[in-house]
Amino acid sequence: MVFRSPLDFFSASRLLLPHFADGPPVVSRSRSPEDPPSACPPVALPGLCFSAAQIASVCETLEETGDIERLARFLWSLPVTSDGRDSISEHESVQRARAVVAYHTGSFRELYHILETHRFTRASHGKLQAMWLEAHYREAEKLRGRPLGPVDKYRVRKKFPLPRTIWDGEQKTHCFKERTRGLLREWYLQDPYPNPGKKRELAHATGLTPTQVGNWFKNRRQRDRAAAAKNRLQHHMCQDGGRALSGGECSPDGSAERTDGQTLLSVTDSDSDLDV
DNA sequence: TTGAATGATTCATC
DNA sequence: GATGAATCATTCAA
Repeated sequence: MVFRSPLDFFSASRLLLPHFADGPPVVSRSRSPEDPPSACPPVALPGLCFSAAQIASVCETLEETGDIERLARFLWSLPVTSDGRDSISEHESVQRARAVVAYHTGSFRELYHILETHRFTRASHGKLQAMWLEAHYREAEKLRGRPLGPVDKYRVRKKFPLPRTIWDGEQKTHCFKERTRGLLREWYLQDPYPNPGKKRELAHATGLTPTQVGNWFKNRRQRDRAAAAKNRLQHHMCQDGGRALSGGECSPDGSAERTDGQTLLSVTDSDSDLDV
């Protein structure tokens, strides 16, 4: 039988080697650290040897198929060196596979160690970041004995920031820059319903996408309407029940005041004219 | 821990 | 496809 790749061998090994399917093979694990490093490390079966690239390929394939159990057994079958720094262990696909197995088996300490001590390429970042966060979420949930809410997860993320090995350091901005928001406000005052051409123009001026500009205008209109409605409600309450109120939620003109002194319609003072 | 601000998303309507 | 309404998710200040 000819194995063109370790995967061929691995698939066949399920038929040929019953022990392989039942548990980690001991043949390669039992190698002594004093053994001379082999240029072509044997994998599972003495006499067969595959390159690090081939082994990485198997890891990738098994990871893609989602067969974590087989992936774990395959990793177990790999030879080990005393310091773990060999061409196989150093391969990103192997490290990622080890991380995946650690995650699925709940070995979070091991997962964190792998992620913190190996630099991964950008292509792996998404998956590894998700595992890092999910593992910390699960630990926090277990600790608190209840499911985490969005704010709880935020706290966990703050407490355990992503290691730079799986993160390029780019900050995702939650709020637009002050200059951007100023421009948006200016344009909104002129026209709260910009046409697609204007949206593109504004997107170009602010560095946002047209969708973001559209979202901003939509949110702004919605929130101004809500503020105007609240304003009207308070105005009526002042007129109807205001006589009974001694102190003042209501300003002389009936408009609601925010604690910072701004009126609720701070963006568009004439907003109620637009919306009513 | 909570409330508020804000950007994004979903869904129904036109 | 654009819009409004409702809601979600993230972030921060108190």
